[in-house]
Amino acid sequence: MQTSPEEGFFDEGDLVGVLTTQPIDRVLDYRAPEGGCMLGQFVEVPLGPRRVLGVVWAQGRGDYDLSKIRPVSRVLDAPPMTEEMREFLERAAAYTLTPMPAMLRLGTRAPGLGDPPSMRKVYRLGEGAPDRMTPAREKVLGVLREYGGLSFTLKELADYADVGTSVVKGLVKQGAVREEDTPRDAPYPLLDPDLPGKALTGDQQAGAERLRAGVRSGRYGTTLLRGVTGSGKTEVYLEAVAECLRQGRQALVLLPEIALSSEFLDRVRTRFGGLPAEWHSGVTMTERRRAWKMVGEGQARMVVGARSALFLPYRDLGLIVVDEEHDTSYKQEDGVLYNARDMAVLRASLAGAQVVLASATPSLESWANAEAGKYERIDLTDRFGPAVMPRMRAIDMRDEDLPGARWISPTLKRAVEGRIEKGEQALLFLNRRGYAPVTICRACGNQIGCDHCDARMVEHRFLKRLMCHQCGETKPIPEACPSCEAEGKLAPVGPGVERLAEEVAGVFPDARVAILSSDLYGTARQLKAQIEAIAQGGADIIIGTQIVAKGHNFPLLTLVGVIDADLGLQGSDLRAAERTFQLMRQVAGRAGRADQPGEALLQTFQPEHPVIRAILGGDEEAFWAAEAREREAAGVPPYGRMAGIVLSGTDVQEVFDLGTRLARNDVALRRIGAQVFGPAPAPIARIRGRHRVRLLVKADKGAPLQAALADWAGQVRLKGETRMAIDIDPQSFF
DNA sequence: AGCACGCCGACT
DNA sequence: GTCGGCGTGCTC
Repeated sequence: MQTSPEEGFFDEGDLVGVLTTQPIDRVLDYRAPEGGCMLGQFVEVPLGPRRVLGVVWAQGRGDYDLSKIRPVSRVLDAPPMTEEMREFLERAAAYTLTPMPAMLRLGTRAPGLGDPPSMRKVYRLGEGAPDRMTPAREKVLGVLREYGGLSFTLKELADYADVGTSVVKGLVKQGAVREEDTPRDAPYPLLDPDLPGKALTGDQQAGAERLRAGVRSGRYGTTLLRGVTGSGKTEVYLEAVAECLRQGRQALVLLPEIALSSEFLDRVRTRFGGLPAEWHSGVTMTERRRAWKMVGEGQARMVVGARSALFLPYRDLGLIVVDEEHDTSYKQEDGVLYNARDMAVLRASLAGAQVVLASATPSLESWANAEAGKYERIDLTDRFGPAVMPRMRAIDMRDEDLPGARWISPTLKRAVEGRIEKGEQALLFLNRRGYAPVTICRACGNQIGCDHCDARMVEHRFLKRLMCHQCGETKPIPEACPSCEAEGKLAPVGPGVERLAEEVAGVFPDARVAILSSDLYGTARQLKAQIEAIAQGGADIIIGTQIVAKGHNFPLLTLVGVIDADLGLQGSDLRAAERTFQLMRQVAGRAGRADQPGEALLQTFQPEHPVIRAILGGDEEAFWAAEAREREAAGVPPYGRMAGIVLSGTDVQEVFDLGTRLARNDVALRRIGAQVFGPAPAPIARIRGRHRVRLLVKADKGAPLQAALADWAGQVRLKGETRMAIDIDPQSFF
């Protein structure tokens, strides 16, 4: 048996180790097929009665009954997985304690992987002339003459010309239209990095040059790019993308909120003269297959996507931009638990790529890494043009005369009126969807909760239903209290955006009001259209949840009123302060982008709270430094390591007992000086009928946490439908 | 993940 | 007797 592992080629009959996407956490031995196979190649292998997808992962180990070893069924027609990608998946699996097959599934989420390149028919103008001209035929030929460079499928062409497909086929028969076979997956347009970009100011120019130099180095490095809204962060990092394209390497831009990427795509097209590949949940199967394939062939040079775009099969990744790097949606919370920001740094370090973490309000982790010198840091201070950060002021709600079930203070009301009179826009920000967060019975005090979760149902008057924001379950609003059966005693408590809209309609009867909430629009397209209409002056008052905080421009907006700045400060979550700070800063940053000076008013019952004072004072460095000191003293991330363990099952007692058993048998953890806390009910103790119990493990920064956790968790055998999820670096820790 | 094997309770 | 519940183990 001759193998040449140094070349990664296996001759027919050689033993190869194949990693499959089946949940068998082991590399299985197979025989290389006829014609041999390469390390990294995608293959189909027999497993029991089935054939499953796998990747040639290593040389065979030969420790399995040789007579049972079967040959690889076939080698798929796709470029082999690079060594960098394999290394990335292994390191990511080790870090997040994820079994390798689950990790591989993340990297093979492409429909029709390995299918032979399929062809499709496209239609162009032909040489011949039709025997007889008809209006329908004229329309088809007109479309082809006008858009001659494009290739239409049969249906597209017929639809465009507004005729039936038979008309096109008739023209084909006569040679007036030519039918051609082309590969189904067309390459992406070439992007031109040398088109003139937006003119950059001195600050931006210097930042862009530093990022370009990083990309030119061809080595790994991470830069925290800090800049307030409107400071030109995007323009600056697009220059890094441009340099990456010039180097002939691939660039990835990760975005948190895909609803907003259409605006981003427009900017990419303006800068590079073409659209990048897109990768997110809204992308169709066809487009997904095309993107995966083109990325793997190195033909897609720029990818814009959500966190899972990190697992595409890049040939030569030179740059990863993580925009809004502090955004919590980068943390995958179900299935494989990973933080895309951290995994981006890992992948870049293996690929010899640069990372740009862009944010107006960085996560404390990134801030601390920059402080420690692990990351470079670039600060953009000027906003574009004459606009400046808004003036920020607290409205002390203790001094405001406000009746119950009203949330717009007289001070805020006067401010809004002043803006409307001048033809400007005001935004009222309330981070609560629906009508009222709580429905309470005035007879017995019962709060209506979800039947499957330990969460209260939120009234959505728009939908005329109660909804659980945990599991999405809805039910009609009952007439009588489900607990004491008193009729007509159920009352909404607290405000949601829908209820705020009701109040606004009463307080400002003549104003045009728009609500922006993620649940009021069916599609991202509708939402985008609505945002666009508002931005152009289609409303005087905008009522919005946190989707307005995420980077859209409202040039006429000059006043932001934060209805409840205290929301989010309560609770014992250590990150609450950080999140509130980020959110308030982002929302305030919506005001005054054009040449109008902006103003932000924060309604609060605790204006002396350190976080509120930090927001008002605008001294971000002081805020980060204070937060850092507190975290350091508590020994929590980023100054210590943590892991959350969530046990779940249908039987509360069983789940709790398992938690207690784990907590008691903590030898493996004590060996590395780690402590275990709990079990305690998880933040939401019941979801979809499953009871959840949580343990927290805390260790010193340098401790080998994963290895200890694996030993520790490995001592219990899960039976039945009990589940255990280990979350390294959990988002919330208390 | 599937799928077979196998060991107990309830039925024609 | 044997049908079928789903706990356990195996797949190169």
